[in-house]
Amino acid sequence: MAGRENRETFYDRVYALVRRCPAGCVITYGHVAVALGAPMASRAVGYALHNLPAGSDVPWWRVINATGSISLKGRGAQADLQRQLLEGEGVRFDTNGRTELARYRWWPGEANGEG
DNA sequence: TTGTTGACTCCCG
DNA sequence: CCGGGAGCCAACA
Repeated sequence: MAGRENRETFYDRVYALVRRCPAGCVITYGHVAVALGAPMASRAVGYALHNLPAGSDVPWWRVINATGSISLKGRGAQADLQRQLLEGEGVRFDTNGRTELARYRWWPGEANGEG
């Protein structure tokens, strides 16, 4: 069975990783890219979430930029939605609209039984 | 096949 | 701390 169709696109990889992100935790585009083996593909990560279809079980709102802020600022209600969702998970935001990355930052290795 | 775009990130002033 | 510029990757037309 030569499955040449098994080649998953970068998108699926991002979704799969973000999906592993537990509630109350967040991850930056850069970390997602690194986890996928492309520390410099942070842009592609954002692009993947941009194409994220509706109805997906992917917690895209747990993905934020390296500054710990929401990049969707000015994109639409999505930014406000993400913040509400995160707050609903227990994530707190600073007066500047930033979160404590060192506190909520999540890593896929943690779910591997390394902690 | 090439060219453009994007929910990014780092460096400099 | 804030603003501007450059570089990387992947998907789409």
